[in-house]
Amino acid sequence: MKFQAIKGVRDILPPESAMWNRVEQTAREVFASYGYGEIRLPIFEQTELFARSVGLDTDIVQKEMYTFEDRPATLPEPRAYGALGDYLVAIDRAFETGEIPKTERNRKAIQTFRQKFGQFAAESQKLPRGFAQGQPELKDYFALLFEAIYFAQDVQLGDFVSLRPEATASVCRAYIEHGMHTFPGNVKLYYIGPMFRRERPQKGRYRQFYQIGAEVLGQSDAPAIDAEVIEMLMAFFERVGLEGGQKSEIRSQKSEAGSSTSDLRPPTSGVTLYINSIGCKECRPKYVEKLRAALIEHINELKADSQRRVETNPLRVLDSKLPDEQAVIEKLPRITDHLCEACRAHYAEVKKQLELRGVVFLENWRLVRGLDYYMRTTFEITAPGLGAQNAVCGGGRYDGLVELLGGPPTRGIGFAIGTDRLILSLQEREKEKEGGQAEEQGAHTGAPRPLDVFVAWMGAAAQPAAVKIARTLRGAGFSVEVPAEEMKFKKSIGLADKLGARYALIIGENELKEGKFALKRLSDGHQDAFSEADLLAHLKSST
RNA sequence: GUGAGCGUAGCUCAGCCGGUAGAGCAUCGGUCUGUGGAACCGAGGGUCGUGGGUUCAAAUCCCAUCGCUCACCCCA
Repeated sequence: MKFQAIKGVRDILPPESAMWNRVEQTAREVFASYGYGEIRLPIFEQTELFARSVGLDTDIVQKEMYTFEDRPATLPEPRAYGALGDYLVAIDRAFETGEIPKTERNRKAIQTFRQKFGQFAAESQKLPRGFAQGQPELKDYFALLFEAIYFAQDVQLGDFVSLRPEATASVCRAYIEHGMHTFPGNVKLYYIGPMFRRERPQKGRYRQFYQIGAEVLGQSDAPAIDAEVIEMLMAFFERVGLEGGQKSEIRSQKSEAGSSTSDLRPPTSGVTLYINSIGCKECRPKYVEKLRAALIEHINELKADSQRRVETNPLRVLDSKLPDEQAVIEKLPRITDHLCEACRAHYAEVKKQLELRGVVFLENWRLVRGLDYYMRTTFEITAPGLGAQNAVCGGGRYDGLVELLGGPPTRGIGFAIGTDRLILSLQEREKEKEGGQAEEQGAHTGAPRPLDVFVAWMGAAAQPAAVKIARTLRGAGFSVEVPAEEMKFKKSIGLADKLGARYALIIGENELKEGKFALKRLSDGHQDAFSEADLLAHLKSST
């Protein structure tokens, strides 16, 4: 096996891809019913865009993005040492024409490159014919060559671009670029597509993964917007077959656990919605300091990872799953008790609006978002059957992000659904339901595509008739398979069955003679003869 | 980046304390030249992930390496 897919990426084959289409189609329909339009975004952007929105010092930007230099196509490879002279000429010219950035750094690098290369060229003239190992001149000769190469590589040939790790930044960029703040009302957009992260893959976490997301951008931060976004999200999960937990189920858990969320058990089936408010620029920093102080008090009860996070990102300690730390975490101050008046009111109204909409939710004070741009409302949805990565959707409010990216003051809220995980959860659920026997066949036979009619023709004379009727049937909207080569009749019917066709249309000498088609229903073997017109009518009525 | 587990046919796997590679499913052909799912018979398909070592002999033992998987870190 010579070629294989790159680590962390995968193919999605026919029986499964149908499920993907169904899920994505459901999203389109549900989102459209809430007034969202689709935005199709580029798959890569300037690295700077993600760096700014997500934060320069985050892991995401530091090591988890696919980033590369977008150098002009006309430049030769700098690695061809033999052609270093040609390369110098090419770079010189590209710098002059502005094809590569006219930065001070580049000017210097090129200048030094030229100088070192000149020395190298002069030195190489002095070399005796025929190299000999160990000649002292060779050392200097190579040293100059390597210096030249070093400075050649120091030239920044183009902008840095990155495969998108998420789409919110792109949406905001597009919002600004197209002046969408002048659009009437709130701008409601959804997107569907792949994202990229350069991490070790694990269950439900791939290097190319898929998201379905939506964003609302505009002047208003009304709690009803947050609530409607979440309502839509839950409507989507319900339509797709992973309805939220039952109200009674959640209530009983709530009373068991009191106001604490650490003991919460997700409902036995379907998805669970968790919400929280993480405050704003005013109240969150104050809370973080309180939290840090509390953590320092208990520093000895924490493990190494959490101890480190006390410094780097105290909020993350709340995410810890280590059993030993749970008792400490329980006693920590909770952000919902430390919100400023505006945030408290906002959060209360969001909850009220959710109840108004019949959305079942659990409050989780430990639900924090890793990125600075989030504020106030945050939410997350988990699903069963996923392993360690059990969140299928995350989202929150990010007022200020658009402004940070150079746009007008703008409020925003959005979410992203992890399609890979959603599908995984749906598959788990299916397995449970069917006991895992039904799909075995599909997995082996490859792609059972929905096939209405298999045209079993025999004899060269029947082939044209087969082609013709297939075209007619396809035109009428049926899916039709016609063997490209003549087959033994028995094989033909057998293949029709294996492909999962609903009907076999039989065309042989007899049928040609009578000008009719024999239509055989594969499910029970029932067979009838039809003229072309009757055939169409019959097929249409029986679908 | 860190840790653990696993690499044998297209898929799922067996192969004991070393003796020269197997099953089921799938595929293809036949029994069966105008009627499928079944049955029976047969065929193709494997440098046992790769490289090295030990040995008369390695899928099996040892080392290295690559790959996959799960988890940690991180989480968009």
